[in-house]
Amino acid sequence: MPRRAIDALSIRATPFDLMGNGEPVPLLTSAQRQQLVSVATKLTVRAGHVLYREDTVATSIFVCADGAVKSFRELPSGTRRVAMFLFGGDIFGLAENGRYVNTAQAIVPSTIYRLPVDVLTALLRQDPELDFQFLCKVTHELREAQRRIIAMGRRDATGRVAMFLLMIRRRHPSGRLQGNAIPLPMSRSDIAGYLGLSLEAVSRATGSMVKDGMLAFDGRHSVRVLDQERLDKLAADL
Amino acid sequence: MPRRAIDALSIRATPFDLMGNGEPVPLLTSAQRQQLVSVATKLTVRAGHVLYREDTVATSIFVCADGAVKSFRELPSGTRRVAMFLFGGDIFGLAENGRYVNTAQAIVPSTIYRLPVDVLTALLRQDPELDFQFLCKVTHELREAQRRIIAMGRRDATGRVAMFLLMIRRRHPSGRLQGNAIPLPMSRSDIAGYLGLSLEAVSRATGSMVKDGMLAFDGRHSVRVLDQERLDKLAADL
DNA sequence: CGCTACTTTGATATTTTTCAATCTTGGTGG
DNA sequence: CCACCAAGATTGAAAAATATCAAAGTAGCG
Repeated sequence: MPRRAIDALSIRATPFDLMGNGEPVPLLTSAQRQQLVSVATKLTVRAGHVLYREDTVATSIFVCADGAVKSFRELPSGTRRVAMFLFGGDIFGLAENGRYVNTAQAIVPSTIYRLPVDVLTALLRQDPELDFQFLCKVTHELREAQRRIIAMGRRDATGRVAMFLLMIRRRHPSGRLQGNAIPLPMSRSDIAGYLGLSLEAVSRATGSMVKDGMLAFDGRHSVRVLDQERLDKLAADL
Repeated sequence: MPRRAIDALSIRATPFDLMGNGEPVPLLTSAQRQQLVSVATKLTVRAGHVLYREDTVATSIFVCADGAVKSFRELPSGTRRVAMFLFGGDIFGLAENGRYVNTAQAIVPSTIYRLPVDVLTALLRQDPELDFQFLCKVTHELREAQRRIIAMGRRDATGRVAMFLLMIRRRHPSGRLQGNAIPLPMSRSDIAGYLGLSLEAVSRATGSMVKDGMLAFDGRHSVRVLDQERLDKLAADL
């Protein structure tokens, strides 16, 4: 069977009722994808490219086809909090009151589809099936966010990092992962901003997990899981 | 004009594009409400009633019409993490892989509508407008969850409590609030579970805010805001 | 009016943050 | 091709904050 291009416009999520393995699956039919592509602009951006800034008027909704994007907010104190990391099949740029809530920036070279928000909403209002797919996707994101909230409740850095790793891996199709390696395109500082920890705490946490034989790094942007069972237990609770 | 009954089935959220004040508004038309009511079961439950348990098969989706519900998860360590508090106009019970993710329990006497999930999804798939309203609501919840994630990143207890108070107030129609009092139907322990703090830390945080003249309690389940400006600043960042 | 559950308060211990310095890595230019 | 530079990452020591354990105080409810 032909492998789909990795930069195609697709949306992935775990449906409400799927009896599968719980892994996110592509939601759109090929007809729906074509419909979206026909009204979308395909962007090829380099690392560091800012797609939109917080509090600016929201004119587009974005779909990440390939690469990685961070959605973050600059706090008055100057610290950065990362709201989400986005990968292939993820939607971002959902506005509130007509403005973006966060800033979105590519962290590696990425392929992004930009959809005018008014065109998309018109499409959604007249195509219940497409609308339902979007509902599935947003619901999926909401559940992920709640999972993360639960995880953020814990105080221990290693536990938070463990759950972060599993969360990143869950967002990637298992078929595309190399063995048990988890890609970490973002910086330690981004991870810290995502987990609500200092970057030193993140470093110490990963360091101790490596020393314990749970993880091994292949450079700074890829981790191999050596002891899956222990990592799962650590992420589950403490 | 006739005031709508407080136990009517309604869904409230901030739309994508509204140029309003940012406060959530009822989304459904009266025809849509009637349609939902016709397939819903109205439940009148007492405090402590469990609506569903985590990991059980999800057959219904719920809408809170009046009262207050907590959605939580029991962790292996025995601690409870609160995923959400739900009030009038809120949806809950969105399943993943056909099962509930959390446990839902009423914290005060409440009026809840129960909708069979298969009937609702069928309705959504054939009615794009209704579907779009649900998309708005879930998107609203996602943004709230992200806001909370940002807030959970901070380490100081008073800041977390401040943002919790504002978050609770935001969920209530401003018209129904008595002056600047915020209702807190949940226990301190629930708040702690929501914020990822020990209940002692919550108690100390509220205590210090009272001593500073920022808040005043009318009993344990209602706070008045005495210094709005300072509370906002505390909640915004530190 | 008294019980029970919840809440507040107190003292110690654990953890992370912070501030600072050192070390790596990836990229650049000689 | 190698050395250097700069940004990011790691490691170290001290300080701040919350967690934890324990006890006393309140409030609501029968």
